Amino acid sequence: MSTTLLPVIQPEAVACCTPLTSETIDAERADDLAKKLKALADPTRLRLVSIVAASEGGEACVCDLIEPVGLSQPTVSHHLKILMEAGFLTRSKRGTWAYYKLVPGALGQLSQLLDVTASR
Amino acid sequence: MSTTLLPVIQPEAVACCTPLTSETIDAERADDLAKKLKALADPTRLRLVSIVAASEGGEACVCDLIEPVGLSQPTVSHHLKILMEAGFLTRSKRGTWAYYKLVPGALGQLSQLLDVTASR
DNA sequence: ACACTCCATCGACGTTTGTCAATATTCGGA
DNA sequence: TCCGAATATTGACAAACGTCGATGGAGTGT
Repeated sequence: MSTTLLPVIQPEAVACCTPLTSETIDAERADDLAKKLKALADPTRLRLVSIVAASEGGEACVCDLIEPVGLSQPTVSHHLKILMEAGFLTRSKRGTWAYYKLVPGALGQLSQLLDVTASR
Repeated sequence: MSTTLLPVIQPEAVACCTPLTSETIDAERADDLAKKLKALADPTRLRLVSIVAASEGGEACVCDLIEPVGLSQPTVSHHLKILMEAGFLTRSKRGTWAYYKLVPGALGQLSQLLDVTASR
């Protein structure tokens, strides 16, 4: 398999903080990062994020998510709550329905933290 | 700041593939991604990766990692094994010492998968 | 050969996690 | 006002996880 060239955008605005490995990450930041990664580190939750992102208007209600992931309604609600608390999704209720939507920069910010680490 | 081009070595294992949310991620890919994220989703393991990356020559032996993370030697070895099995670290033994090093593109690849997701 | 150091594995433990059924809550319609 | 539908919460349980102490194996130096 060949090699390709990939454009790398220099982070003029480096997410928020300092590069991840210029110095050793401190325990507090490690804890924070781990929490977010943990929220994403589940196949069901990854699929939920993916489905929501790919949905009409970028949002989906719980009832639309149950069948695709093949789990019970309480379990789906549970996963959505975890994703919300980690800052990846937002919920807006309209009538009896709860619509979940991606938080715009959330995944990108997480991605940048890893990327900076990866660059060394 | 300008943009540069970074050579990316295509791993013989596919793993690169299609954007994460152009279509709904399938269960198999979600499982794979989740495994890697799970390996990183622990504060101790994040610190280990960070310390190894920031170490002299990009590598560190177990004895140098124990004190910084403040855990027992077996626990540190356990975490390092998990990071190895997930493809983030490699081990090379020299004498009695075991030196761990970052796998060059591993974090970047993971980062890209999230980034693609983030772009929508 | 011996002792010592570095590291991995094993066995055990308390905690966290993912899942479900049952129940509660909230809202819209008849 | 009562009923049904969409979600959230609770309680329970098995599986996975993070940690440790004890032990084992492999190198090094004496």
